[in-house]
Amino acid sequence: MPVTTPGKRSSSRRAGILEATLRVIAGRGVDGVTHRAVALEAGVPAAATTYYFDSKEALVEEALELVIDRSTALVRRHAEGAPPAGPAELVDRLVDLVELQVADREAPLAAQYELMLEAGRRQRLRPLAERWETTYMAALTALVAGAGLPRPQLSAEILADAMEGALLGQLALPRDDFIDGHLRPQLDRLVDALA
Amino acid sequence: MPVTTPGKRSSSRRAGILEATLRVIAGRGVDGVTHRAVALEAGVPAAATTYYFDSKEALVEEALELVIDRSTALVRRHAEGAPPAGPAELVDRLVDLVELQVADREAPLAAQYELMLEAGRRQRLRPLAERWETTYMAALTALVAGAGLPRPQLSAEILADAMEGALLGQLALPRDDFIDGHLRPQLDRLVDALA
DNA sequence: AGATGTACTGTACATTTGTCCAGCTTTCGT
DNA sequence: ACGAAAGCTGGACAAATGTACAGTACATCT
Repeated sequence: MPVTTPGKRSSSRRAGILEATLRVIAGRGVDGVTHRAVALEAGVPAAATTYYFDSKEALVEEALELVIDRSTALVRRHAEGAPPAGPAELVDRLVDLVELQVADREAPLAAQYELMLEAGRRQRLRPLAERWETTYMAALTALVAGAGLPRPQLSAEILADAMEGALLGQLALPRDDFIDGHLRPQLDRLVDALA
Repeated sequence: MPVTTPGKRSSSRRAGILEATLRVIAGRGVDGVTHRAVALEAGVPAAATTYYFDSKEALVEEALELVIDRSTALVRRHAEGAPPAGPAELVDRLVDLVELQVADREAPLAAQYELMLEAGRRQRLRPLAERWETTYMAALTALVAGAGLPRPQLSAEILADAMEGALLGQLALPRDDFIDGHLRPQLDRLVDALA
């Protein structure tokens, strides 16, 4: 047997633990992740988390990879469908996307955000985070480009940047009803002002 | 003596501990704050932190208040000076402001950001965070308004929102040279596209 | 059926953390 | 000079946490 990895097999147990990790992160933040808390949330024995993952850091790292894969896949799917028929529908599509991610029980948007911040903090996870940022923004830019630009001198990159910025700003200081109460109006005003 | 507060007097020791807390937060995040780590950073005996602050939560809470007061005062000062002479100088002024906050040894921008996120997470600190957001955005909007709008149909609020969003987006995934390498170009492109 | 190896888990243990308190030092009134 | 009160600190302690390991259950093969 190679010495590199202990060779833990993939199993549904393992997947369940990873998803429990995301739920814990969403509820109590990244620092709320402990082996015992995750095990309790996943409904597995306490030692199971240390069995399937070499360390707590490895657990968080895999959770980040999982979130990256899922969220980029989701955005890509939205970008590849029928393009939005104009700026107004673009906002609708974006809000739909955000709502989907917020409601996702397995990788809620709050957990994504926490993990992204954590990735920015840890040297080791930086490359992952930057890859995510690149892919995510590319997909988002494609979605924006598909909608057509409200003004020709505007590039899709700029608009996508502005929209992502609005979303991040809302996520940074989370409020109840941040989507319909704050995010959507802000995006509407932005697009209106540019039309 | 009233029973409400233990009545710890203000002292330079106390202030030093608070500032050490901000430095720890900037370097290791809010969850890196421990009594011992803060005491070491401040160069005071281990028990000093528990002496001057009732609990770790109280320490973080006061650090947040300190950051709020300082950063709003700083932005206000910038907004009240000579208004920027047009959109291009507006970007310069904003970048100056960010650079000042990043370089601030007593309340680095990273610490501000961490604290704001923490405030959003803890029910108890929410009001503080919302007050901060309101005051901060008002000052920023005033600064933007003073510069004059690149297009009349644009409101200062929208532009300020967009700029703050760009900043938050860059802070979320910190990189080396994020100011001149990413933030300034993004702001320039935004203003250009609107001109 | 028995042996054997893999998958898994209960538990112990060292470390770190927040908190408390008994006592030391300094200050200040007399 | 002396005593008392306030300011301060070393050290102790319980709780929580990451990790390692010895043992158990279970499957697979002969």
